[in-house]
Amino acid sequence: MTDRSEITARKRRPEARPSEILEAALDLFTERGFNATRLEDVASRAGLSKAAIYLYFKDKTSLLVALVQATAGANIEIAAQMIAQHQGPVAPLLPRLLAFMAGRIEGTRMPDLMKLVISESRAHPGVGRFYLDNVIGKALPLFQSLIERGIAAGEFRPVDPRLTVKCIIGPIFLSAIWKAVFVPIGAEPIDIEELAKLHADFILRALTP
Amino acid sequence: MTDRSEITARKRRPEARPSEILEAALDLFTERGFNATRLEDVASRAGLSKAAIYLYFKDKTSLLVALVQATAGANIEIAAQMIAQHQGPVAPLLPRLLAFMAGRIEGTRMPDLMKLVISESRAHPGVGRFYLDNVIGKALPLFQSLIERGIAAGEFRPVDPRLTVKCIIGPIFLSAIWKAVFVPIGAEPIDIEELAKLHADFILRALTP
DNA sequence: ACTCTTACTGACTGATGGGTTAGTTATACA
DNA sequence: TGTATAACTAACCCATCAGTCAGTAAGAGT
Repeated sequence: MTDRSEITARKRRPEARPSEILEAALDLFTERGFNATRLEDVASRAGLSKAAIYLYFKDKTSLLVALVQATAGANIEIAAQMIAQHQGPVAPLLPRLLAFMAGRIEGTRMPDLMKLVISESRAHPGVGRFYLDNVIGKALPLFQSLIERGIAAGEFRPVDPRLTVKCIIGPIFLSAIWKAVFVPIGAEPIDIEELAKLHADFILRALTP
Repeated sequence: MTDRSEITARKRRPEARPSEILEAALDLFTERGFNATRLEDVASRAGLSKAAIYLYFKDKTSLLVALVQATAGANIEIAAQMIAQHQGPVAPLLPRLLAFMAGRIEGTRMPDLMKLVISESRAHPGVGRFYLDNVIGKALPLFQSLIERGIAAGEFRPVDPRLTVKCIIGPIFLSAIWKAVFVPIGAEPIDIEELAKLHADFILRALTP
């Protein structure tokens, strides 16, 4: 199954290595968990030797940190754009944001990454801190400002924006963990797009004055 | 800090051991994570030797399984009682159920346990399966039947009960993970009781015809 | 062709910790 | 008081890997 020597009888291409290593690492960390994954296996899946990994990453932990940085960064940017660029009433934006997040959960490896963060943030505080500062710490205020805008404009009734945000992302978050943790051991998958639609409807009904 | 010899210069009390071991294990698994916790440390915190643990548990994994069984079992029972015994309109029960769950998250070690399940279910499938079958698999249908009762009685508008359930527990679930994962690394705690109240209000507004 | 740099590897080590075993002590009962 | 048994421990074993290091070869420059 290992392609080593088959395709390109070991060439030197230092530019491509880091991303290849990260990809292999995410696959294996997801399949087997961080601790149970041998760096040797990451190496062979990425098509090089274990020692070579240490040319690109300081140690196993920094591999995990790099993984979180690479995967999580992009998603937030897009959501930030959507919110920043939006004009007019905020109500129609909520369903679109939830649909966007649902799409990310179905279509990217974000759920696996979230599971990794939850699992490893105790043993590797850098991982948790990065996620807290750069993903959660960005996403929550973004949503919060949106709610506040809506309240200020009279579109929404006055509610605690902080708590409301948690009500909004809770079900999406649940779906992500569900997908990464319980579906692989036999749970019935959630139709996340549909859930996002229903939930957006709930939220709008709950927020109208 | 280890009390060993101080209090009861090693007595033999086989009935008390299993629960003491489990308590020590939950403390340490929570503090350091499952993998980083040495059985030696669990033993000394429980006031006995590592070898003694093997008199009561087959191996490290079965310690984890027993932990999940012992901690998770009780909570579901109470919720089941609440739902089964309730008469009349279901709407007033929802806020009470959410408040109950919020209380459990604030007042028990359920969040730590959930984190453990999420983290270890890949490496130890028995853990995930037990939780899926005995906690999730019991709680979801319970809530679902409640929603269905409400719809049948005309209290609620017709919605997909399956998805609605996920909308209801999503924020509570988020709070639990937040408490177990992000608060320890510096995140601001969520006022879960307050969140439960707000969310119950949201749900009832969203469900009324 | 002949270097020199650097990407890369095979083979090693050192520590760690799960699990075991041979033996020791508490205590119930005679 | 003696003794059988169950509770318990100290000391050990050994598989496992993260991380290292001395050496090999790709390929750019000359």
